[in-house]
Amino acid sequence: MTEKILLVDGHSIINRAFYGLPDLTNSQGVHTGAVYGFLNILFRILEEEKPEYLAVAFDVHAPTFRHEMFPDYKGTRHAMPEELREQVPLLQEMLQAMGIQIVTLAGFEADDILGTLASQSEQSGMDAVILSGDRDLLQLVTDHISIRLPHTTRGQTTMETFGPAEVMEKYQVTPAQIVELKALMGDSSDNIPGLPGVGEKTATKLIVQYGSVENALEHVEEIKPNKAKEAFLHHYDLAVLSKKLAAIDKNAPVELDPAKARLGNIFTADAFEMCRRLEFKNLLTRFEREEPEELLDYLEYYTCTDEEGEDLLFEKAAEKERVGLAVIAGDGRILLAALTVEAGESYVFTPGDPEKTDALMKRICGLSKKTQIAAMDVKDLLKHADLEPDANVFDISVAAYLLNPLKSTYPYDDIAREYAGSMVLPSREELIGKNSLSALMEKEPEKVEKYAVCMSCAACCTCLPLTEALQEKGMWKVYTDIELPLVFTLDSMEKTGIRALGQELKEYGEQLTERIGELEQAIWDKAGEHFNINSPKQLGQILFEKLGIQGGKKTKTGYSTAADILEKLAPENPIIREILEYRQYAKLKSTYADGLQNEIREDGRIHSTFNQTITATGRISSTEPNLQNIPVRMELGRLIRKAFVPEPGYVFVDADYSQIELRVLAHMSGDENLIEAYREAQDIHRLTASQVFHVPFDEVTSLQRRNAKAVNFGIVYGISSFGLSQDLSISRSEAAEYIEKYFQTYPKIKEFLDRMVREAKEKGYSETLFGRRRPIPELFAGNFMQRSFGERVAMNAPIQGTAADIIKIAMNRVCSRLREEHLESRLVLQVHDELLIEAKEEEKEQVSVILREEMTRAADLSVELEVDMHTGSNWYEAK
DNA sequence: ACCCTCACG
DNA sequence: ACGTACGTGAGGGTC
Repeated sequence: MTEKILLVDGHSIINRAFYGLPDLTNSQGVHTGAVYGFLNILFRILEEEKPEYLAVAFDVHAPTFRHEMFPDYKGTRHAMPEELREQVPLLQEMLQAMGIQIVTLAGFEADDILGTLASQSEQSGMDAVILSGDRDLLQLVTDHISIRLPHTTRGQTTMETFGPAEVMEKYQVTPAQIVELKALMGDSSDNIPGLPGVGEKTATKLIVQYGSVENALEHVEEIKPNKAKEAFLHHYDLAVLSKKLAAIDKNAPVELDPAKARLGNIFTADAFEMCRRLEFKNLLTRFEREEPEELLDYLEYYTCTDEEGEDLLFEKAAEKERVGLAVIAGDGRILLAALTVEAGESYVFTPGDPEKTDALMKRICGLSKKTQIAAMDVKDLLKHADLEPDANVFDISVAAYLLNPLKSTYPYDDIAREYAGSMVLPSREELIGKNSLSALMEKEPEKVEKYAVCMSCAACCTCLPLTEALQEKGMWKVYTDIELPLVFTLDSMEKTGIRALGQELKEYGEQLTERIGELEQAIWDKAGEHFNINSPKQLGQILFEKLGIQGGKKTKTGYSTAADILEKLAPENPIIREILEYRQYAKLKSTYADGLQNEIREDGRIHSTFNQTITATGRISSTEPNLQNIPVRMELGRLIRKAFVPEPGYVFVDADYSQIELRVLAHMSGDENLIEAYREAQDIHRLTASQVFHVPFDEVTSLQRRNAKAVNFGIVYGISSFGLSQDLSISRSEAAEYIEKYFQTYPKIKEFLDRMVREAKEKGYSETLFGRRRPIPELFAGNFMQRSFGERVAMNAPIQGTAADIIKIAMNRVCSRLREEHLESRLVLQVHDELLIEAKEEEKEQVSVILREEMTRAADLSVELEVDMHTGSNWYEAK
């Protein structure tokens, strides 16, 4: 049996672990997530590969021979945020504790160490497996050397295996020729130059054809894309240099010491101690001295049955600073509740009849006057307990969201592992699976009890660490002043809902159906056959194959039939107009006319859910149904808003911020020109056009205004000439000119955007005016597209996020004033820069004043926050 | 489950 | 050369 050595690219794998996993911190505030992730990946591959030898290579922070050859060389590990950097020594200490060999070598990169050791192992008759996240290592692959690349999707890590066949299949060249590819195409993440004008496509073609850079030069006259030929003739030296830079040195001055690399028992006492210190409690189970009993202690609970016991418990709870609470409801009633006074001491209530349920909830509300009540989801709790907005509560999910808004969900087990010293809890999936809670309550109530205890326990134990983390990161004010009050505001909006007229929607839908039928027939006639117009696949085939319309492929799966593509083909092809119209009608019918009818409840109102923990920027989102995307831009769609009406005796008062994001930009950048523009102008886009194109304000053409408007939007999105050119259907160079002129006019905006990117790269996240953070891991990606995306995000997130902060503040204030002034009017919707109030007739004037006041003074910026207001007897009129 | 398309800010 | 504007959610089709 051939022996096997596993060679690990230390920096590359810890990088992967850092960006693929949440940023864990232990109770001492030490960042540990990347170490934890690294160890998990390591254990996984050890189980899969079962090697006899193991060594981990690290880069040392020193210039390498490549820097001597080429001073601009960046190497692969240039950017590393502090939270990651400090984990490297921690990982090395852990590996040492496990008796694993660490190899470093000044003047060389880890790649060279790995290449050298792999090659030596191969010569001594061993198989080598290299674990790395770096595709450059693929050049090392042979029959006895394979590469494993970890790949994380949705939290699940899989490891792709590359042998010679896989490399050939994926890159069409042999492993050894990977270097040739890189010599031609370069590598922007290393700053390896490559040939100008030659990318992956051309490089692959040339290497497949000629085998090597040198041989390609010999046949230079035959080289086809003329650009590549020219590049070869004039910049051949660049390719030669790049090849040297890209080639991994297999003869580095390092030697494999089989005695040191031989894999012994890695679960040593030292490693155990270190896992304990870093609080990797679920890794401890891998050691022989595992303590599963102790680990599950904190889920112990008592069942509260008699009133006496309940009295005692609430007395005890009242003495605590904080308790955890979970309420489980199903079929509209409370099934059970769990209260945790401290880890390992929880109580479960199964109140049964409504009276007892009511009494229990009253007690809980009473408790919240003094003791802090922590719950995974306070808005959900409010659906069952009548807590006042000044109650002492803590929302675990909202806190976890603020600390990392990039996750899609915030399950209690993840939060407990992250913030309660690696507390390990069974997941909802493990306990409940796909059962409904009320069904499981009948069959196996213990499981539901345990589930509730898990949540109350997690809430109880993570409350303080989350508080400290928020304070440490300067987000405590965002949490207490904005997000926590917002929980109550959103709850009230959800409970109120918005009245909608089913009959109106039905009639609207019927009109659409009629027109859809006509269009469908017309399209089929022109196509010469019946087909499903809603199917992009069938539609693409009909248009671009059967009818032979020139348009071309765009998507991965086939032809693009998106509106902006079809729009360009419409002038010559009447069928396209009809398809676009059909699409529009079909959308209105299915999503709005039919979709909204189904959402109207018994009370004649639609109760959307406003989610506070979804977006990366701090905006809220609306689901089931989404009431933040009701049509408005096209008249036909806009008519749907006539079905949204206030109840009799009420009117709608609608208020929206005028260009809030541009005003935020003016303030944050401090650009006097833009600030001044806002002080004078009624029409900012016209003024922008006038200044950018150097024409008098009154002589700005509508085209100039339109262009200026698009640039203003583009700036907010993180401008790129390509994006702007797409939007305006102009050439890229024209778009670049507009941007250039814009920056000349507003120089501080350019400085501001540059600063946002620079600071985000230094810190790893961007920040709003109020301190809300958005991590941007893409900024550190090797891939150009991903990195560019990160840069645009770094420009956009502070602006979009600050605007989101501002309207949230306004919502809270509007809501509390309506309450404090004992008005019956109520906030019903928020659409990012717009608030809609269902106002009692008699309160209309007062409500308008409140809305304007609170929205305007929500933030004190160097430009006014202007608000446009309208009233009406339906949403259409009030807009 | 994933893609495409399209509605909104 | 890379094949994009930023942030969302829903419906229909396809595999």
